[in-house]
Amino acid sequence: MPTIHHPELDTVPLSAVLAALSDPTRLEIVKRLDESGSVGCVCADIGVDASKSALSHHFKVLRQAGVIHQEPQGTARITTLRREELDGRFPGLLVSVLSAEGPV
Amino acid sequence: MPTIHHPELDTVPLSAVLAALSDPTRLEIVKRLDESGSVGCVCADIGVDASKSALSHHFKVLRQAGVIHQEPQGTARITTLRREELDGRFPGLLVSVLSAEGPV
DNA sequence: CGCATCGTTCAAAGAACATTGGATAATGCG
DNA sequence: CGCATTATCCAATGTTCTTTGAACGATGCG
Repeated sequence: MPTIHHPELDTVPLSAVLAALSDPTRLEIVKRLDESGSVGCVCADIGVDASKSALSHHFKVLRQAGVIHQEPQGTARITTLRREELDGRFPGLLVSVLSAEGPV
Repeated sequence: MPTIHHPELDTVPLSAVLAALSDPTRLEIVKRLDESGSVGCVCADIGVDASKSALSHHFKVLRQAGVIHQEPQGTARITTLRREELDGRFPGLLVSVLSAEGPV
């Protein structure tokens, strides 16, 4: 398995982050990761209704947008939010998205 | 010309707003509108490099996402940001987007 | 009225995106 | 080793988005 690539947040365009977060499935993934805290999540156990391939795709999009971090652990991958880094690059963005009320 | 429809912000999904803002052209439009303040902008004078039709399309997307308000004035339309309303529905979101540094 | 201005609408084309199913790779356990 | 688990990759399909150019509609001015 090739090393997982995580982009420098300084190089990530704002539009890429917004695009990554603009999909309801991915928004739900991010919310689950937020609830899981620093413990992180195994992709398969995220509890989002989507096929294995679709999930893999969405995680890839989120990773390339600098939203999440993935660490191999056994056959699984522990996924966490890049909270502090994101908040450094886009202050207030993640919090406003995570705390939004109403329809997703 | 039919009355321009502006959605109630409570009914606008977060993902719709993020999708509207995730396009670089539309992000630039929003930034110009922010600079114009409460005075507003005439679409054609927005100074964004896009065709008339493309601009109309982008304004429509932004309007349907509740991001902008348009008011007929003569043959033109005065466009303004729905700042306060947006900040009520998604506290901190617009500010974080508008004040973001780095690549768009 | 005649005409220019500003914007919307329509159809068409191309690009980008989401989803699926099957194949593949890597790890850990018995 | 053989097998289950976890996740990625690939090709294919269908959908959505973006853009263009042409046609149309509404408004205001002379």
